[in-house]
Amino acid sequence: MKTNKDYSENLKQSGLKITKQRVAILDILDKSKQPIAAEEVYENLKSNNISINLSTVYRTLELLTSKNLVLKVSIDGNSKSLFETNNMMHKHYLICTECKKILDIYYCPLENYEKELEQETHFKISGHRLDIYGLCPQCQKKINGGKNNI
Amino acid sequence: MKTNKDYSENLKQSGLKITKQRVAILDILDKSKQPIAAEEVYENLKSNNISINLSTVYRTLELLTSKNLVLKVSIDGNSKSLFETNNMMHKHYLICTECKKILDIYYCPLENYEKELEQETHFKISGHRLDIYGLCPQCQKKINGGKNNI
DNA sequence: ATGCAAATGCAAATTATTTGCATTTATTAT
DNA sequence: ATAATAAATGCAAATAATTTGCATTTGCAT
Ligand SMILES: [Mn+2]
Ligand SMILES: [Mn+2]
Ligand SMILES: [Zn+2]
Ligand SMILES: [Zn+2]
Repeated sequence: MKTNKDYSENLKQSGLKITKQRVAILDILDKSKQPIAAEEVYENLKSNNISINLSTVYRTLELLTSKNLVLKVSIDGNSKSLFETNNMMHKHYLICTECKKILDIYYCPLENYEKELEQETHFKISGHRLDIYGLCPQCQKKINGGKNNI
Repeated sequence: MKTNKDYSENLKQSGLKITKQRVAILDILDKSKQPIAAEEVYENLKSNNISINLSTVYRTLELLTSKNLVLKVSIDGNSKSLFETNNMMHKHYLICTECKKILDIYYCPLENYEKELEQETHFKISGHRLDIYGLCPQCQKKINGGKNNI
């Protein structure tokens, strides 16, 4: 039912061998709606009866990140690095401080600002990281039982 | 020549005991132009012949962070947490990818954007983190020996 | 000065991640 | 298809940063 063709293609284009572990990892990441930790990838694979070693997961994620097939994300307050498929789009994260849900935001309000900053500071700016924190609608409701606003 | 009065006052106001270790740590952080790692604080103290244990440094930095006297900063690509005096101002960091120098930026280009985002996403936004990466003027020179621009 | 909670030192534990090395596997050439 | 070989994997052990338990010391209120 499933074609892992895409993953194999990506691997091949990066000059990497196609192994069931790598394809499986790319598959897990692609299925996940959120960036996930190495250990989650590992547990996920085990649940799917795919035998793999945790160090292989780490090595593979690191490798795929170096080939830009995967993005490594570190979120404040989370001691583990998270990983997600790299869809090659510049983005920011909107993170619910309560349920830790992470939303992707593809609009960037900083393009002009970066130019201004280059002129002011004489830095040659190469990129930025923007994480926005807040409460998602669901967690807002849960917290103030539906009524008591500020 | 130096009065550690200020630090003692801060500690007292936070309901913490005034110990020579705490005062010394606050002193080191205040003298540093950059956020520094726990171990750097520790080494710095040793150089100043102040006897302290590394776990005390960690415990103290964590405690001072919880009391908002200190800010804990984690920069992408740096495995250690960094700490700096909290001057109670909202800010962003401009980081040189070459020499790792960190500059504080006190202007925030995101205030209006946050409001827009609240309306679009129905999140209740509480804050954000913005790190900007680039090459500082000095590192630009070092890298393209003074001449060969793009 | 005394008492006691809080702070410190020290060693051991923990967590996330990495590494060395023997074995297996994917790919290339026959 | 087979063999050769470089790369990938598994496993156990190592590492790095940080944390914790517990005995001892210290700051501060009385
Ligand atoms: Mn952006
Ligand atoms: Mn801001
Ligand atoms: Zn939420
Ligand atoms: Zn620099």
